[in-house]
Amino acid sequence: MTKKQTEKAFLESYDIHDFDVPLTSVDMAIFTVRSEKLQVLLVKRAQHPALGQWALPGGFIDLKLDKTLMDTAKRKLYEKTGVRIPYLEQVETFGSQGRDPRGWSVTISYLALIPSDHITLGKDDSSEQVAWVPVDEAEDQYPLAFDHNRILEACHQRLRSKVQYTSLPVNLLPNEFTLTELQQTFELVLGNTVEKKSFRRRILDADILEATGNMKTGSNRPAKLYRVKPEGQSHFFTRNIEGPR
Amino acid sequence: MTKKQTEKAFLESYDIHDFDVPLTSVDMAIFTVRSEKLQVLLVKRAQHPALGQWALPGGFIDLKLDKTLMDTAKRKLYEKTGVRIPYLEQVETFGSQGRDPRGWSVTISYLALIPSDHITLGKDDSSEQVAWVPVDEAEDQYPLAFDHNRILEACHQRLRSKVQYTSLPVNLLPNEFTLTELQQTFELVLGNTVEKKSFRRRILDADILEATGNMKTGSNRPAKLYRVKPEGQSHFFTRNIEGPR
DNA sequence: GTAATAGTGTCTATAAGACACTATTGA
DNA sequence: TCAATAGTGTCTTATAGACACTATTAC
Repeated sequence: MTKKQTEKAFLESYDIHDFDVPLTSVDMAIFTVRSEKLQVLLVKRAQHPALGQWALPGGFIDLKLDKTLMDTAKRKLYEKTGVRIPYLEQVETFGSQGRDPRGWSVTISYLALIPSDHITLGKDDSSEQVAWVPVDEAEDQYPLAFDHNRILEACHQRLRSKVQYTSLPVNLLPNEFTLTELQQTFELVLGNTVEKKSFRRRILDADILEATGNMKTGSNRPAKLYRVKPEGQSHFFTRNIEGPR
Repeated sequence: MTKKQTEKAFLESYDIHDFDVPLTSVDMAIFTVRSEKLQVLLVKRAQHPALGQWALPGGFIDLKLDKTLMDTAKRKLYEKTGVRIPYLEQVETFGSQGRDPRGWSVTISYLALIPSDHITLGKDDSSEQVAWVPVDEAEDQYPLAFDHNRILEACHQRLRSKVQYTSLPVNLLPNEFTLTELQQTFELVLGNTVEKKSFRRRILDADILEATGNMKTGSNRPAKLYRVKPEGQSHFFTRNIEGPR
C-alpha cells in the first residue's frame, strides 16, 4: 500500500477479514417496576458459550438489519418484550481480552426503562427462558454469564444517579399516574424515602406533567391523575434530590 | 452445532471470521489549555481512508498489546503526546453502517485532559502531522474525517457539563497553581465567568486542594499555590456552578 | 363520625450569587 | 503612594428538607 494509491483503490482492496478485530455485541439492562420492586429482564442462554446461564439480553449487531447501534438495541428490546419506544440510553462500553471465552470482545451496554403494563415477554423464536428478576437479587444471587454482573451494576448505578437530578422514573409508569405513585417509583429507584412536599414542589414546579382531568379513586380522597409532557421524559433538575437528612 | 455440544468443542470450532463483525476502533479528544484557550489535539491522517484530512487521534485495538479498551486509549494517548497518566474517561460509542467507508464500524470515544507543560507531540513514528487547535475552531472550521466532528462535540459537551458539578479542570493545570488560575480554567471550559468568592468557597470547602507552601509572585500581592489531593482529581459537588444570574 | 390517603403552609437549612470591602506585593 | 491582583465579610436568593396542618373520599 503506497500513499499514492487512491482512496477508491484502497477501499476496493480492503478486506476486514485481513485484520484481527474483536467480537462486538450489544447488551442491555431492561428495567421495570413490578410488585413494588425495581426488576430487570434476564434471559437463560440457549447457546454456547455460557449455555444455561442467566444473562442480560443482547446479541450481535446485524450488519444488514441494523443501521446504527441504537437500532441493534431497539431490535433486541422488541424481540424480548414487544416494546418499541421505551426510554433507551447508552451506558458504557466494556471491551477486553478475557470477558468472552471466544476472544477479545467489546459490548456496548444500554439501559432501557419500560412500564410494566403491555409487555409480552419472549416474542422472538429463540425459545430462551426469559424472566423478570428484582435487581437486588440479580446482583447478589445470580451469577450472570460473562461480565454481565458488572454491566448490570453499571446500568443500575447510572439509573440511580440520574434519578437524583432527572425525571427518568416517569418512563417506568403507565400513561396515567398519581403523584404518589410517581414518588413511590422514585423511592424504589433511589433506595430511600423522599419528603412528600419537597417532591411535589419539585415535580410540579418543573412543569413536566399535565393533569389528564381524571382521578384515581379508592377508599379515600381521590388523587389527580397526570401524564408526562413530551419534554418531561428526560427533564434535568438544577439540583439533586438529597433524601432524608 | 447442536445444543448437546460441549462448550469446549464449541469454542474449538468457533472462528470469528465466520461472522460479519464491524470494524472497531478507539478515538479520543485530548484537551489541554494553551494560550488561554481550550484546545484539542488533531492529527492529519497519513493513510486511507480520508487521507490528508484532520481527525481525532485514534486507531484500532491491538489484540495482542491491549488487554482492555482503556489500554488502547492509553496507548494512543502516549503515542501522540508522551503523557502516561492523564484524566481519561469513556464518553460514547458511535456505531453505524455509514460512518466509515470501509463498512459497518464502531468507535469508542474517550476524553482526556492533560496539563500543557511537558507534552512531546508526535512521539510515535507515524510521521503524521499533529496539532493543537482551539476547540471552537476545530468544531466550526475544520471538516474532520469520518464523523469526528460529532464525536468531538460529544466529548466537548460531556466536559462542559461535568465541569458544572465536578473538579475536572484541575487535570488541565500543572502540579502547582493558584486559585485564580483554577478559576480561569473553569471559566474557559464553562464559557462564562464565575464569581470569585463563590468559586473559592466551593473549592476550599470541598477540601480537594492542599497548599504547597509556595507562593506565586508578580508585581502585586503574591498568591498561594496549591496542589490537588489525590481524591480531588474527580470530586463531585452536590450542586452545580450556576454562573451569573 | 373514623380511617385513609391527597394535598398544603410555612419554617429551617444549605450552598450559590452579588458586591463591596480589606490585604499585600512591586515599582 | 498607586496599580494590580489576592483574598474576605456578609447580604440576598434559590431550592431542598421537616413537619404539622387541612381536604376529600368510602364506609
